[in-house]
Amino acid sequence: MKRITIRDLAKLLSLSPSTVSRALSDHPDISESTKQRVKEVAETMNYSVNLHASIFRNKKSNLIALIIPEINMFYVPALIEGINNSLNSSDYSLFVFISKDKVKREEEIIKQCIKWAVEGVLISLSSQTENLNHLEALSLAGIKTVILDRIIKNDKFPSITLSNKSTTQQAIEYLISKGHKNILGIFGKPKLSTTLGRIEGFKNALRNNDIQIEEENILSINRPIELESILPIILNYKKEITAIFTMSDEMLAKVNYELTKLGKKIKEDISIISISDGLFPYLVFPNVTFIKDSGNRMGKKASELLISQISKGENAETVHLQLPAKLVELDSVEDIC
Amino acid sequence: MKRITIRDLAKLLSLSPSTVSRALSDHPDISESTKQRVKEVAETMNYSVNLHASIFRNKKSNLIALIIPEINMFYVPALIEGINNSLNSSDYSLFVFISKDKVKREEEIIKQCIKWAVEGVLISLSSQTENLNHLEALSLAGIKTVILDRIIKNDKFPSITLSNKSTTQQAIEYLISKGHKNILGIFGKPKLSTTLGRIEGFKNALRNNDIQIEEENILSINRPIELESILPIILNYKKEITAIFTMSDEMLAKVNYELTKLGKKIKEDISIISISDGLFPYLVFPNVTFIKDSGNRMGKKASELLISQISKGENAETVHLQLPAKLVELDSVEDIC
DNA sequence: TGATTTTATGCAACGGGTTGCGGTACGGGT
DNA sequence: ACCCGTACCGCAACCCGTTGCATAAAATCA
Repeated sequence: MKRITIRDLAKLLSLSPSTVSRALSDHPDISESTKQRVKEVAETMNYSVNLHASIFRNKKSNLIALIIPEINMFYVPALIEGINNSLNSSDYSLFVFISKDKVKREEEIIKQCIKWAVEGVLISLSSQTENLNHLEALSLAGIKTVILDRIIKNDKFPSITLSNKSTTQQAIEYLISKGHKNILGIFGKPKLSTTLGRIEGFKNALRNNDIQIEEENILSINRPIELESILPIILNYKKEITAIFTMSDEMLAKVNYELTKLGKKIKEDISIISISDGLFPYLVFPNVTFIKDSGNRMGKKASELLISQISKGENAETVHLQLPAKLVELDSVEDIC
Repeated sequence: MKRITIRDLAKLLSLSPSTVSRALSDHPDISESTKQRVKEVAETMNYSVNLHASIFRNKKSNLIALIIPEINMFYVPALIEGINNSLNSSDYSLFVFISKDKVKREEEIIKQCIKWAVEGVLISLSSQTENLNHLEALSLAGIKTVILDRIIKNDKFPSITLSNKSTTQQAIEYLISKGHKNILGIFGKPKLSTTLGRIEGFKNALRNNDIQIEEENILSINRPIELESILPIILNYKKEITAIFTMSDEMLAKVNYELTKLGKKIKEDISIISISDGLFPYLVFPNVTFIKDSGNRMGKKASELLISQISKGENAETVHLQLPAKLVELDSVEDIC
């Protein structure tokens, strides 16, 4: 069960460890014939580098960490996939840590990351997190960090997020263009940057079209299940509402459920538009028009940004990316003009 | 940016590196007062172990790898969460690898695992995978492996899976007890162990109740989208069907969509029962009666099994666990007795 | 043929945490 | 005063892949 080392191969081949090492990594100093021999023997003895020894020596771990608050079924799988895809091509490996939406856990995880000497961290902040003090440890350790999706404005750590405001504005203006004036907006946790941006976009759209903003039409809730009690009341109380905007697949799913329960049909009885990763809208009939906020793309862009930050080293500048989003027009909005 | 080492601390404290090391790990040879001093200085200098150096020396990596074919939105998040939960308590860290349902990738990933000297591997096999030859490399390297969910029968690697047969049988017998005799079964990829087991259970239930098995009522499809063309035809052609069984949330979601599209109401027009992780059935109205196959539990059990295998070392025996499942009776099955 | 460059390989040290073993100092027992 | 045990701590080697530098051999050139 003992691991084969480079020295073992060296003995077998009557070569020095250094030659074997260089041969395996195609160093130009080594002759082709020797490389062949070495690689053959390495293969048959099924030698495999000890990455920890290598990392230890080179001080380069090729590790990236992803820290996310929770595993949301709609968004996170796509996010991980996006990151993995762009990481595979540059042989980094990925750690996934779940902060359970707690700052405390975030801190612990960050310590872990430092111990592992990860080269970069992608973090989506917990909703508890109110400042970035605990990220200082990362920059002290020289670990590049990119904040994604759930961010906090700052001038030290680069960030990447959906352009929440304009995206939501776009959605609402689409509804308005179809003649909807009484729109119910359903948003997530009140403190999150994503929520705030999206609410702002919601209001902007109304203002731009001279529609009175009614605060009661802006719902900001912690968990979708709260809709169970609230939604029937609102819809009963405010019959003038003709359309609903949901800021995520989670909310959309629950709204769809409540509507079905109430016997209301999408489009026919009430229109709906959502921000979505792009899968769930096709599982609702009629298919829900949505603004595509792809976790996959977010993962891809974020890891690209992180890797560029790593390669730039000291010279990296703190950029803040806002991803644009496109409207996918399906079949859930009635034209009532 | 240079990392603080144990030797740095030693100099600052006028101690030897070995003493510092022992102090930090609470070795009994070291006096309490020294431990205090060392820990304080370590704290203020914010020292952090270099895990790679430590692993290199100790030949113990505390790493676990999870290899899964794809990131299914319904099952995988819960699975990862389950694994993480039971791993956190035993300070292992988790690598997540996606095989993209390809044996080739599985092989590459396994090589990676060996390089990283992971201590254990949890793998759910790709649907392409027909034998376990590529896992030999793992046992050669002394890496404990547990196959989960999508397994292949063998006597070398322990496995853990839902008790597919009896679970499905239970679901179908529930339908039968409610008076349903013409049941459409919708299953996933034809070759998978999960699919085969579930089909068997389906047939068993019918046989046990002297109901004729009609092969046309057993659908085994690669992707849910195929239902789009098939389902309307079947339901139109076979009006006698009163209930549908779906083997996963994915299928359930698509069936629900198609039924809504066809204007058929669940329970009223057609009954439905599913195997599910337990979230999605509550997003369908009326809530779908299901057999709970929890990814969370699977992750928990699998990592527990893996860790016990690791700790037992050579003495570990090849066990094959079949997790039982409970029926959660909700509101999608009409009693037509 | 002698001098110089090129090619191919070896030597040895490095990195940081760990640990077996050996050493010192001090207290207690006789 | 001598012996012994215990409590604490240091020395030095080890883990294994990598790399700067030296060296030896072969090839090229003068």
